[in-house]
Amino acid sequence: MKKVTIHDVAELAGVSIKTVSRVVNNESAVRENTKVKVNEAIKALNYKPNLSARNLRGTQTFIFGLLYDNANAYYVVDMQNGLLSECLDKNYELLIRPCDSHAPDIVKQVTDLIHHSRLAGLILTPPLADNPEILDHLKEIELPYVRITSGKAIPGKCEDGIFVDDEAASMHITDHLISLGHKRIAYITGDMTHESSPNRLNGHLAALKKAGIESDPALIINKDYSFESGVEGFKELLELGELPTAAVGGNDEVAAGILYCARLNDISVPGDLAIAGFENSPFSRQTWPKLTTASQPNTEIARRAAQLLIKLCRPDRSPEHDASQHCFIPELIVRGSTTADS
Amino acid sequence: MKKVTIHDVAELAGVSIKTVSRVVNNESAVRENTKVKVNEAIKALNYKPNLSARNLRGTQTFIFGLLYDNANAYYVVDMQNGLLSECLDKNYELLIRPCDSHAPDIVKQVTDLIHHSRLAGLILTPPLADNPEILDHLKEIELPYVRITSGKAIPGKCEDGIFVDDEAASMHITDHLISLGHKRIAYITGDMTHESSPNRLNGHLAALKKAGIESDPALIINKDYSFESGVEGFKELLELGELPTAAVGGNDEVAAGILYCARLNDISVPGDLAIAGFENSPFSRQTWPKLTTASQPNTEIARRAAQLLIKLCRPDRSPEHDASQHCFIPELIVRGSTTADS
DNA sequence: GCTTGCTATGACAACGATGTCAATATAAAA
DNA sequence: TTTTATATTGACATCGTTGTCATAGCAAGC
Repeated sequence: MKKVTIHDVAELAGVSIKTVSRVVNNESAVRENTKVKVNEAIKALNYKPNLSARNLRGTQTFIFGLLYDNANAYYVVDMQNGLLSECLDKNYELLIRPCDSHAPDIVKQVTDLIHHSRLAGLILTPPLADNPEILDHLKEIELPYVRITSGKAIPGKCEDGIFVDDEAASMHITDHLISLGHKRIAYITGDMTHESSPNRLNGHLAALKKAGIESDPALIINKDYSFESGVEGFKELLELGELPTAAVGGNDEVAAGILYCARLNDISVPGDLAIAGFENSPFSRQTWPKLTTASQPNTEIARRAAQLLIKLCRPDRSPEHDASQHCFIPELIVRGSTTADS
Repeated sequence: MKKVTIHDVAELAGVSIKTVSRVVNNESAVRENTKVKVNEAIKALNYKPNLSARNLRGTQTFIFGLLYDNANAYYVVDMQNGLLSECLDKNYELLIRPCDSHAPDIVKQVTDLIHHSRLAGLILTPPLADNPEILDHLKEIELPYVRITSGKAIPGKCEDGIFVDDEAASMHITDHLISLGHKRIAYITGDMTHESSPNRLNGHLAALKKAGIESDPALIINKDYSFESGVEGFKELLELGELPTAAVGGNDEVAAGILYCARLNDISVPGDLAIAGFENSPFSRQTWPKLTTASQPNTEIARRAAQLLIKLCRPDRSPEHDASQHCFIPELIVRGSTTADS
């Protein structure tokens, strides 16, 4: 079980270490013939390049950073898994870095991370993916990065990234409620400083408009994506007098808060009140009734992000991937919180 | 913003790079005087040793691996955070590695990870922390590791690790139910192949015994820590005829399953049935009613684990930490699923 | 004052890869 | 066939650190 180095591969293949290096890095100017020989040797020895040596010597490192907000525990693990599966495959290392997006020195934290860890590229998740200061800094130092964020891929617009079309998905949710006959539909938003919140709200409003339902401003409550804000938000709705027949939460936690508050007030769900969430968090299947929601394939999203970042880092060397933008539309999942028979 | 290397520090301090290296690594045989000079230079330049170079050259690397099962998403992030805070501080790198504990080739996966990533040490979480094959292998290759697992620290027993005393915590939960007057208390276990399950069950049984309540085998249902198993388990209880007045789930997901099934059958909670869980998962605060549970400080637990591992890896060089074993007792958290007034 | 035996320090090689640049093989052109 | 251009390949330095070993400094013992 000795360490296998590039020298061992070179010897077995009968070439120099530099040639092995070329094959490993998918550089041009290697005869097909020798490439095969080298690849056979690599396989035979189960050779994996030493990351430390690569990072030390190369102009580029093989380290990606993943930046995420501490609070987003639910989907972070899924994203980590997606990134890891791609990174392991392509011999990149993944450095995870939780941080507090509200910290006043957040930009400095990011700067230090990049500098000290010699990152090759960065993957940003919301809300950090939408922080203009961070983005400006990354552009300035020309560090490749991929944003995973809420929005639409805009063909021709020269910004790479992975987009989640919250607006479309949110529209589907409200469409669903409308199709069930609901007309007075409340909406409790997430943190409006996160891109996703206005997008989701807009999708809701668009669906109402499409159906010719006038939206009532009193039914739109601005909150912050937390369970507690769902509880509070619905309490405010209760004080309105006339209750809505349906309520949508900006995410599942808000929806769970609404559900909690409804139960507390003996309002039957979905009988007197239909409730929908967003994100398909694990617990959305564990409430009673289970929450109707929209599901995004976080692992797949992250895998794409990694592929894109690899492409950005080594345009010449990496195999071709599809586009430089990719857009996912979360899928409506209908459960018992909106229809009794689910 | 140029890279600061050991050479810069050496120059500023007026010593050789080797002496700087000695100071950085807390080696002996450096005059107090020079140590101060070097440390000042390090501070002045904000020097951080290059991890790649260290890992490449040294006999030891500065890479820790964290092994966890894919399924344990809830507390993994907390543990990651605790480990990271310690690792960043001590200039270690943390490699995360989700895996499937049921994979037939799990031992080979671990072997390959250690070998290819040149790990300095490994942190194991349940259920991998209790896999004898993995542990044997680690002992054989003499790789330092720390287990975070369910059990008691046994003074004098020469095994290092971080222990969570599930038995004691589980006893507290059942004590709590008994103090509320419950006598027929059902218990739906987690996966009995995980250390934590028998420990938690034993705590429950011990509490019953202490209170002089005979335990009814029909009220103990073997399940697997999932929401669905909670639903199924309670369904089985329903078929018994006479219902228990309280039910404990092996973890919060099982408890949520019980709660779900109770609602489905119009059983009021906590009126007709008190329910308790375990682990203080985020969603245990988001059900209705909120779940009584037991909370373990996962971030702190992980931080301890990292400290311990550092100590194991560099016995001569690291500063002294407390003990080589540490035991945490999860704390009872009483909520509405057991007492109406919470 | 001169060994002796330690402590403190530094010179240098080495870890395993990639970048640079020169050398060789091969194909194309004359 | 010879020359020229181009495609392949390899020798060697190098990244920033630590391990090895040699050397310098200094107190104690004769």
